[in-house]
Amino acid sequence: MNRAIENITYAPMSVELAAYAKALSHPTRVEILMHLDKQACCFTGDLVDVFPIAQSTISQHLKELKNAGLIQGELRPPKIKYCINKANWEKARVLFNDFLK
Amino acid sequence: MNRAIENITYAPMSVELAAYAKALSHPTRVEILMHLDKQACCFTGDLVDVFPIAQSTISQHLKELKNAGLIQGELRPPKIKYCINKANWEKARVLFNDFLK
DNA sequence: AATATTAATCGTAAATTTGCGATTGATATG
DNA sequence: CATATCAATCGCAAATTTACGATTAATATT
Repeated sequence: MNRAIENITYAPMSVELAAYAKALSHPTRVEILMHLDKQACCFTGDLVDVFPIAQSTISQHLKELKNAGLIQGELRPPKIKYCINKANWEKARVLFNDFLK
Repeated sequence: MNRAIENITYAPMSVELAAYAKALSHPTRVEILMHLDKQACCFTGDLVDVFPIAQSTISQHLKELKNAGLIQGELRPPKIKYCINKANWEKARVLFNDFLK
């Protein structure tokens, strides 16, 4: 956003949908989610083996997915187990379904 | 993307889904699509009245939606009538539905 | 032919995204 | 207590996105 002039009030649903869409707007994140779904859950380290991407980059993608609410991390020291956030996943499903109906 | 090191081969479906998601990743574009759906079709000028955004900015958003294949423009000189691209809309619907199932 | 209307494009600026390596902090293990 | 492992965070650089005003191109209208 440039000169901070734009200042629209969007419908909450638009903002929510856009946020979920943004989380899904990178192929790596899409595939991370597919992997997570296939495996039920997984650790960051597993993903480093699956994707030829730096660990820090994967960590960043996970952070975005977590911020969007699509995944959640459970502490299993010294690892972290990531799973899909079922509730928000369902929320996203309904949002996209209604929107694209 | 920085040093152009990253070079993954993604599943085509991931790339496709990410591309549609990217098109939907901005609230303004979401609302443009909602407006378009409500009105069946509309002209760029109509949107300028609906959204408090510069004409050039709206034009850019329309361009992105068009590039993503979600809308199409029909020449009605001197105007351009934009409609939802039903075929790709359906494609996106199926993609998101399968993915979020 | 001159003017008005419409919408794309250009040029620019700021913010955000994407990626990496290096470092850090936290927890386990020897 | 020293060391190893794991994953987040920092710092940086390049690319992309988002926004604007100004200009341009194309078509209508007078």
